[in-house]
Amino acid sequence: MKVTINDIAKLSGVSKATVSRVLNGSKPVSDQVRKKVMQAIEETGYKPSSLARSLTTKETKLIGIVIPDVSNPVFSELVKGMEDKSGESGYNVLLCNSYLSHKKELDYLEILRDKEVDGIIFLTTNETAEQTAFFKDFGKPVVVVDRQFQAMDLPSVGIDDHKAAFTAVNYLINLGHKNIGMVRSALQDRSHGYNRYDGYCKAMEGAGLQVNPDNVIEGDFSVKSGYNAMLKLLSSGKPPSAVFFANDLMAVGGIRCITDSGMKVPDDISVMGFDDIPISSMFIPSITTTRQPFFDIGSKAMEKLIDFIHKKEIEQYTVFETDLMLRNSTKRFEE
Amino acid sequence: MKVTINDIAKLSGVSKATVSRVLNGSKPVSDQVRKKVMQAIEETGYKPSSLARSLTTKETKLIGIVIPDVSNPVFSELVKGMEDKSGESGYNVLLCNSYLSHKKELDYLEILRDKEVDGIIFLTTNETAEQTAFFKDFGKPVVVVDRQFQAMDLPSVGIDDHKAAFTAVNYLINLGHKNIGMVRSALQDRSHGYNRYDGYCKAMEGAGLQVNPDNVIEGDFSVKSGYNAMLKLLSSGKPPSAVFFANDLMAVGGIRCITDSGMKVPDDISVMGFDDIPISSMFIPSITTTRQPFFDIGSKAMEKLIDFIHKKEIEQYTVFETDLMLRNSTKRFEE
DNA sequence: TGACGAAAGGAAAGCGGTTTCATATAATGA
DNA sequence: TCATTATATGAAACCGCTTTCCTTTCGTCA
Repeated sequence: MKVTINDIAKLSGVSKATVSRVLNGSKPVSDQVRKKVMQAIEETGYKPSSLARSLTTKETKLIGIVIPDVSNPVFSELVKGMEDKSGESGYNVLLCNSYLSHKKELDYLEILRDKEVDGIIFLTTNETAEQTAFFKDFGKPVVVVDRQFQAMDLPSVGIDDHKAAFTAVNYLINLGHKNIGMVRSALQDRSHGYNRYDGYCKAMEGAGLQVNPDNVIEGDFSVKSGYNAMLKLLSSGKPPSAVFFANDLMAVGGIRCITDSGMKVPDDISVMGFDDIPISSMFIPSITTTRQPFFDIGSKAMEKLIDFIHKKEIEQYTVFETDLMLRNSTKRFEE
Repeated sequence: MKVTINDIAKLSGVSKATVSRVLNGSKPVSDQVRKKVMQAIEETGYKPSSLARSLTTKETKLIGIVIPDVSNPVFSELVKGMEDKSGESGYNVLLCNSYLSHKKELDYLEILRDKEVDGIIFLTTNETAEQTAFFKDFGKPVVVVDRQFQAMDLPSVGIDDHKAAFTAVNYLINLGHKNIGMVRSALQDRSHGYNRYDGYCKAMEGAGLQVNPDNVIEGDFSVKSGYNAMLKLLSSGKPPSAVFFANDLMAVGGIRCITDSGMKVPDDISVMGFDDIPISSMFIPSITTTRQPFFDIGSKAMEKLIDFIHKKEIEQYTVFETDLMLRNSTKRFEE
């Protein structure tokens, strides 16, 4: 049978209260008694039940993570950073894949509340009223990654999408490209999709170049949608000499499409991605892209959440720097 | 303040026992009373504490997963399959990245025990005595993925590595290749590394071909090690015309190496991978490989574990079929 | 020397549920 | 009609800890 605190108490001839004190150091205990208790624990291999403990202390040392999909390299790296940090601090991670379904997201949030997690890291693209309502009465720390909540001021961790996209597109402009296309995402509220697109527009404007609406196509962040978007661009009246994709997966699709069409990257068309997922550096050609420090972002989000739980002062918004990774999918424009 | 069962009991003028019965249907309750209770629950938004419940029922609806690294596409897909299935059955998943460190693995196992998970899915490459000792006195269901335990008969889910490798190499042989190299892993006990290598040898033997020890190189499943292994193969006295890599990541490294050396895949050298991770079909050239149904494997492992927890009869060893994915990194050998 | 504060430990009351056991009422059968 | 059984509910014990509230025993200081 499982050994409980009562067994230890009896075995060492003291009260449960004393055993508890030895365990947690919550009050002084004489060396003599401590030794007896420790010995009983040793002998029996007693492990306190964290369940019972949580019931009184009101903390479970559990953190809920809601993300779209672990199998996406972006998210798996984020999760890894989170899990890494939580482990250090004695927390465990409850993983929930929402697949971007609002229903699933909400269901999971309820489950996490039910499991009495000490805090939640939330990652979605699209804020809803139900989510806000949930967080408002959740009452425990929440950190948002990769976006900011509008209806509610939640601490967040992310990058400056606007600036990063601006820098990336500027690089293409400096390479001499004038007709630059973009494959962006649908423009929902303040998602990174929007900001990356805006950065692109601003860079173009800044250089006195015109954004040709025909050369801005919408994708959904998948390889396939990148392929299809590129197909449209190629059949455009004035195909671009360089294309800025809102993420690397779409860039991969784009490169395949260009290759399938008998052209070469970067000789005929330059391609630029965003994210720097592992595949980007391995691809042939390796893909020029903007690196997001996903592991660090995940790790920082967890750190903030845990500090928050411990009622430490935390920075409300943390913005990480991105790096332009110059590789072989882009080159100088020559006519 | 948080609403408890006591509040509901008072509010609806019945005992906690009755409220509990309404909640769980564990004993009949009159419609009249049920209605009152339900109404009180509705009004207050009462949610029972799963913590308190677990304390008496001895089940937490938590499953522990120990895997090497979520950010590896192989494992993230497995985890996704697991999480998907557990969600369906009302279980939640505690994720632990061991990074193949035996210390971390064991630490996590202890933590999972401490968290009183209802079962564990365990995934490692290297069985240790401590692990066996742990599982022996853990007393709750455990399912092993991608390998079998030797010291202990644990239910497992995986593929037939030997057969899959045999088939793959046979395909190369049928393409006319005679000098076929392999990049395998270190040969620890019964790991898939060993079985894949053995399948390779058997296929060669079966065709009356000789395994040239110079053309068998050891890697560690990373892209980089694949690159380096290929480098060695190229400098071998008699470089192979086709190389079988024990996983896709190494195959990617191999292709890069060949390309960097000014040769082409598959024109100069055929490359074959193993796993079929997403990158393999996207790569240029797309990589011929053996597809493991990772999602299904993960899902099945979870299903078995949950059935096991529910004391249903389960199949001890589940072996999934693999598929040879013929793509563009291999071609007929021509002299 | 008397008083007071600190140290050490125990008893018991939770924490928020489930479950056993007992009881009252209604239904059934001989 | 009375014994028997099923049905519906409540009281209380229990799950395994933490924590509050006492009590006792010293050590210290005036």
